[in-house]
Amino acid sequence: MASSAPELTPRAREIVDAALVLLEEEGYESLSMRRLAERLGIRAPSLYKHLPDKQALETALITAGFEEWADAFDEASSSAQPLASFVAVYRGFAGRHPHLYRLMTERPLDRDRLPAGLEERTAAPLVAAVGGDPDLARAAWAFAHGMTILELNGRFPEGADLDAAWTRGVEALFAASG
Amino acid sequence: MASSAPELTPRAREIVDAALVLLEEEGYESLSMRRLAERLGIRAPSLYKHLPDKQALETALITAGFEEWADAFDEASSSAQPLASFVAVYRGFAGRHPHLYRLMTERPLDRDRLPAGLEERTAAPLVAAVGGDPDLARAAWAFAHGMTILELNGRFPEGADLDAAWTRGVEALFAASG
DNA sequence: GTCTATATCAAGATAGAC
DNA sequence: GTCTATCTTGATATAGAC
Repeated sequence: MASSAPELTPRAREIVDAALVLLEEEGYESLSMRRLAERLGIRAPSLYKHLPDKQALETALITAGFEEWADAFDEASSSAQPLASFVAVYRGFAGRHPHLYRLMTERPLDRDRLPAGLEERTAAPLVAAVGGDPDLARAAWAFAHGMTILELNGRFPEGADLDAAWTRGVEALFAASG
Repeated sequence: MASSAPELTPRAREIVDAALVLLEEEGYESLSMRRLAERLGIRAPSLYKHLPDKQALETALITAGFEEWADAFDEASSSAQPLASFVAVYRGFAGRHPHLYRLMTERPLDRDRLPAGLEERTAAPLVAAVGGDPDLARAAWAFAHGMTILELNGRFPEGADLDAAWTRGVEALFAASG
């Protein structure tokens, strides 16, 4: 059972907000306690008065990302074409927050540190969008994540028509869910 | 145009072989010049007499992985069910070499350091397996990579039936390629 | 082909003063 | 809430002797 994340003090929230900006502007490699403190105009050791360690900082960032996901996916699921909408929202999030997207997906999810039920709330709209089949939902998630991360990693060739690839995948998965 | 990789001396080959064992046994975080030297019973600076830097080491590992891929995918493409065979080979490779798989896919591909034509040779069998449509081939690759890396990252829930998810995805993509 | 010694850098984190 | 000073660790890489 997932326990809920510890509450953040107002100052801790400011720190996490600054961390998100730092992450998105300079990437994960630049997300160090030193660099973060620098952005805030303080010294690194001061951060530890507000957050216990770096892991807590990352957990807070990941949690914020999941909360945005959950809300956006929920909205997509009430569209006339929920699978296509889900995919559009998914792709859009990664485009706006590429480094947060990586942080959220490139490592094991530490479920005990996420608010209880958040992961399930995030996953539910996609399951609904493919007609309730959890196996097909996992296949669809894999497709969406694969397209997203391969693009972020610069793995598709120069002239590849990624819009077309996204469309072909959605068509195939939609047909399978019909 | 991709230039061919520099030839490796016999001693450099031994070092790369040891690096592959180290990578697979202990993961990328443990793949340091120090740890590698330790495995070989020498000191880290000695490695630099055989390989110019760490990047050359990683390039050699990635190249070896691509060569194994190219051969295995080529074999799969002569199966009666080329898409299913491709996917089985793909999944099997990642299962046997999870850390090499990560190294090969989680960062931009430095095409100038790979042997000329190797990437294309690797990609061709999948394009053929989906009937020649490069967009569908990219969707299929994204699906396969997504399933693979989400599993390696421990992102699917405990009881998830991954065989079923793989099958559902292959069915959908196969139907789209028919 | 390998060694020792070293340069350089940067990371996370703690102690204790103010 | 922030500071200075410091500990500890570990990374890539080079110089030059043997």
